[in-house]
Amino acid sequence: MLQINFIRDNSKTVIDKLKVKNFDATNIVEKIIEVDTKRRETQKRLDNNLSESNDLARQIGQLFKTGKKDEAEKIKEHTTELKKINKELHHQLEQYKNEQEQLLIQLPNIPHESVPRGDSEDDNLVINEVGKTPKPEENALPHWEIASKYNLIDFELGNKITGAGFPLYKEKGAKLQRALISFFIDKAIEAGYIEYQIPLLVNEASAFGTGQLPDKDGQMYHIPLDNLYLIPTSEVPLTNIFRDTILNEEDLPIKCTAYSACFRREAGSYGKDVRGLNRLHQFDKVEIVQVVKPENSYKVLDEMVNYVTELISLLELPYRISKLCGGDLGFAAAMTYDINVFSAVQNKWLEVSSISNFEDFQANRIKLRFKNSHGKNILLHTLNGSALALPRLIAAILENNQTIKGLKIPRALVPYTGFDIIK
RNA sequence: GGAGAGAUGGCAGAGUGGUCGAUUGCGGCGGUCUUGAAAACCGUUGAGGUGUAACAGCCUCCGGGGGUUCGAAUCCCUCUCUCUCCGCCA
Repeated sequence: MLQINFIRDNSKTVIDKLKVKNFDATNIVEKIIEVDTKRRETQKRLDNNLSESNDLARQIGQLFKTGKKDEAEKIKEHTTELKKINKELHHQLEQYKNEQEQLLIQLPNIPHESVPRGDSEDDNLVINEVGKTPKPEENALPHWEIASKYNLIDFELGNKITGAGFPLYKEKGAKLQRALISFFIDKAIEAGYIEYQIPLLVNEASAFGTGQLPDKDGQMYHIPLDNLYLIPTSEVPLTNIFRDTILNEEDLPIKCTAYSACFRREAGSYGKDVRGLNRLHQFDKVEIVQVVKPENSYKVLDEMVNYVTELISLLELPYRISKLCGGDLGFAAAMTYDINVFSAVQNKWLEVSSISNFEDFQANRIKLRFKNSHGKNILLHTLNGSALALPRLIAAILENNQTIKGLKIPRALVPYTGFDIIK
């Protein structure tokens, strides 16, 4: 959520910058400023009246104590009148506040000035491409066929038990998953992230805090009986750890990580994209989150990108970093880098990580601040990134590493799998 | 699922109608003392809004919402959440 003070003082900038996200904010901003003006006027009037009421109540108290009942009664008449007016003002004020809130949550975050214009994925800026994209052998198989050939993943059984998008991993496939999770968590801890095990269901306030609600309602699985949501990413519980918090400057930066299953309805997805492991309703992911002082957030964003690409290098996969254009940027993000790995047989780049700086957009929603040296409470910046999402990584590993002898396991993973080839 | 208790400032924990934004303790910050530290002692110590060049000032906030009253943390209604015991269960 953008800050009202900022919008008030920079309305033109807000409108201009949101154009990069292909968002026309003209009307909303205009309305916000109108409502804000009314809100403040009403607030002032109410405050003045309340101040007067307080004074009078105190006087009445004194008069009663000294036995001057008649005088007290006279003042009472006036306060009764004030009370009526104040009730009305209070009502109005609440209305303006709600109206303002409703408008504010519709505004996406302002993109960083370096974010390129663009409409879709195709306009993203490829920053760097590392590693050779392998040419598959003639009889090379796509990952879903490899998975079944080596008995690693059973999509059919997943269908039977739950439905499409809920694969069942087994034997060395299951072990490979577990190995990747442990590997990622160990690396994160090594890099200074604190490990958490988080709830997989969150309440409405948490889903709202990180921006899933109201924007992405319908993309989350919802349990109406208890009004809880299955998390689409551990970002939600991890970030909400810090909801309504004022941190000390010396606590920063905060770095945390969690492995979790993630649940996404993926409403509207269909066709080729959902084949095999490409797009699932349930998948595993290790997430990293940082809470940092505003002046450091872009430096930290770069660090996180480097951290993630190092992991991919250790898995010996070719990857590509791209900077999202305005049109592809998420609602809450100011800047995002996507990391894709190359999947040889599908001959496709698969997104395995998305690393974003939200600046103070999330922090403003969840009221996450720190006390600076002057004793002022300042909104912090939040960042998060996948490190990493498993299924597409596994797709790439399976497709890129098939040899006549079997499937080669990346060297860095062998200590975790206990085997270096799947035959 | 049944029965009961509770929700107060960073934490603990008082407060049952009149300067209570709130006693006190701990923690934090500043100071005295000390070569330094600890202890002791003294002082200070929430958030939001409005407003200001910045202060000041004013208003709101004792889980959320509503009500009674000139006046509510304190009384009433309602919602949510937490805890304890019993039942069931990994």
